[in-house]
Amino acid sequence: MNLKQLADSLNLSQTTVSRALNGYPEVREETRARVLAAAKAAHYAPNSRARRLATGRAMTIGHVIPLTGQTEMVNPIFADFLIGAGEVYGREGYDLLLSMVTDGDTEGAFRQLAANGSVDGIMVQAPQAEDPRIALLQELKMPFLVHGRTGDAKGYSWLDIANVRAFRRATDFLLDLGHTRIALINGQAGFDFAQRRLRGFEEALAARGLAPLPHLVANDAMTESYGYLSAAAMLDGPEPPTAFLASSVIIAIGLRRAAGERGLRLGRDISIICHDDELSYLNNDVGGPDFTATRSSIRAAGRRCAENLIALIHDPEQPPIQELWDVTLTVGRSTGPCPTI
Amino acid sequence: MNLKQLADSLNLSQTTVSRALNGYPEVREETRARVLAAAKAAHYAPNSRARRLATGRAMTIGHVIPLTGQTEMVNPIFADFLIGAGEVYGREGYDLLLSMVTDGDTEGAFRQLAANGSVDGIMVQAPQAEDPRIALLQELKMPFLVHGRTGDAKGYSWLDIANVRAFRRATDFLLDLGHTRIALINGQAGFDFAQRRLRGFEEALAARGLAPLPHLVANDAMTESYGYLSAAAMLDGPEPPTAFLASSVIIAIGLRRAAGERGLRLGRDISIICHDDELSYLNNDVGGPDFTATRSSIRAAGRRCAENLIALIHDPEQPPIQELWDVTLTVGRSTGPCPTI
DNA sequence: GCCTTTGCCCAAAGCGCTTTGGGTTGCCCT
DNA sequence: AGGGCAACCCAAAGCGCTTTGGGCAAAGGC
Repeated sequence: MNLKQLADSLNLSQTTVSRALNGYPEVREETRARVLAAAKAAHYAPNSRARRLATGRAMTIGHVIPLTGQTEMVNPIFADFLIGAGEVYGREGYDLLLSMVTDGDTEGAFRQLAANGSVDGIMVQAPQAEDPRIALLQELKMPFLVHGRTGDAKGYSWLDIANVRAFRRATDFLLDLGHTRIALINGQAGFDFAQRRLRGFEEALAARGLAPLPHLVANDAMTESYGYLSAAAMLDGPEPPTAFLASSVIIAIGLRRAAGERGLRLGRDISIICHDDELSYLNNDVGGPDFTATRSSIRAAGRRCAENLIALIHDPEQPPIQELWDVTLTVGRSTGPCPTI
Repeated sequence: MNLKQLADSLNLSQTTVSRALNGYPEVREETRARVLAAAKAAHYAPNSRARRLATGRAMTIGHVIPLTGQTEMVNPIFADFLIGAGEVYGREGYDLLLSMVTDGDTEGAFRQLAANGSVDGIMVQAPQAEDPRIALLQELKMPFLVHGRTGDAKGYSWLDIANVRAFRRATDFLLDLGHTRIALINGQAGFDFAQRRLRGFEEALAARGLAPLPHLVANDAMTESYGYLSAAAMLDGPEPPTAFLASSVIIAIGLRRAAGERGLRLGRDISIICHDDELSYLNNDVGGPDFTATRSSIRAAGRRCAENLIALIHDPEQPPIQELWDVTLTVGRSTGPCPTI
């Protein structure tokens, strides 16, 4: 069933039927009702390919996930963000086009999306400290929104959490408990968020005349085994930390495993504080929070990013939309005063 | 730059340029080379909306994720599967359309996708024991592939792991170690995979004249806190289990937390065996496997499912493609003989 | 009573591609 | 010389929708 057939069956023109379905005022309410009823009865839905060609809008937003080697962003964070964004897209009538890039040529993928007009906008996740994607998208005149930010963060739209503040606060919390040998188990060094978190960590230490201990700072993709291995190495090495700062709950789980194997009790023998993205399947808040954590829902961020990107698509001339979210610090059972030796 | 402009600039017809770009034989190789060079120089890419309208193919495959309340499938498993499938789609020139359904009306979403022709095929994940989606897709004459299976598993294409066999084997392994009070921390009862795993568990027990203990069987969405809470309740209750069988690594992590809090050492005081989907960020194989586990890569499954679905789209008349994957059992450090009391 | 406005509807022209159904050469064959 | 056949290329007809630019009544203004 297409528009022509529907129009014929109603003895109306395609124009009128199209207008009736799309809510234009030039059609009598009685006619509109008749059209809507017939469309429903016939299970008619306009062909999206034809509609998109005619309107020139793709009604689609692209997410590009790089899958290259070590940098692979295939972490749970991307999934929950996607869910949040997808909710909004669905509500607003947009499709979500997910594109995996295996050959490392993310820029090529962007060019392709722009050239063949298959998306109206692009969501950018996990920017590097210097990220070429932003300049490219500006050059392509493609609306985009960055989750995170990079460089001076001027001239484009983004949404980010206050990473520096969050990690300064978390570090302060540990310092207040008397810890001085604090380890930072961070994400990969190239990412902007990892650099900001390191800065927060450094600032808090500096304020008390301390500095990060090089052997207690680690950077890598945020997996459980990375958390486990770094903690194991640090705990078994000289000058072991009395507290850990972890960039994700996944890492913290690895830390907990290493601690457990060594008979160390969280919150007593060793302290852990982590950043919690409030992932759906890693709820940290059953019967009171387990890990002490700075928290910010990645899913909520996905929702908001989607809303902002759609606003940007509707009016590309508007000034950049920038949002900085503060995080909350929830005290759980994984932190306690520094044990006196 | 569109086809007409490109053709004009080359003093060729749109027909010839289109054929040159799409590899048809009616055009001289010299002409083809000239066209390709010009297209490249002009950064020309055919408009995908127009192409799709003209060819009648969407070159898109739909994944529909239900987000309704408890049944929400937002787990890490869906993400890794998506990655695997997306790799193949990209390679084969297909787009991945991801659709989140928040109002519970998955069937409506399917009807919509079919009616407006925005996808050529649909991937179905995590089927319920009786899943209406399959009959619906058959009725809609929409090519689809099920990851998992349901009912008698006849007449449609699917790819599944041998759940019954896997859990029978895992249970046997624990029985061989002398365990008899074994707990099963399963997924939600409605899912087909959960029912098959229960069956495998029951069969292994029955072969030794045993039966599942009702207070040692749990069903719920596979989160870490669910694992933690069920283990806590069972360990603190009467007749605590000496071994656990968990339907995912995430659950097993929750079990480990509960065990750790109670001072129980894995593989000595308590045994855990789980099913491991080989999630990228929960590598269970660093320095030898940690959890004893039945394993099967969900990402590889995603890849294979995508290949099979594309084959199905290319030839919808072919007989159903059905694949049953066996799993491997890897022995780790989380299992040991039943402690003699 | 005539002209303009308003309300409602239609025919037809795109959107940018693919594909059908020819045309036009030039070459070989009889 | 003329017919047949490749080899190349083109004009034009869709694909199914939206949207422009009217047209035709009935209603309102002088």
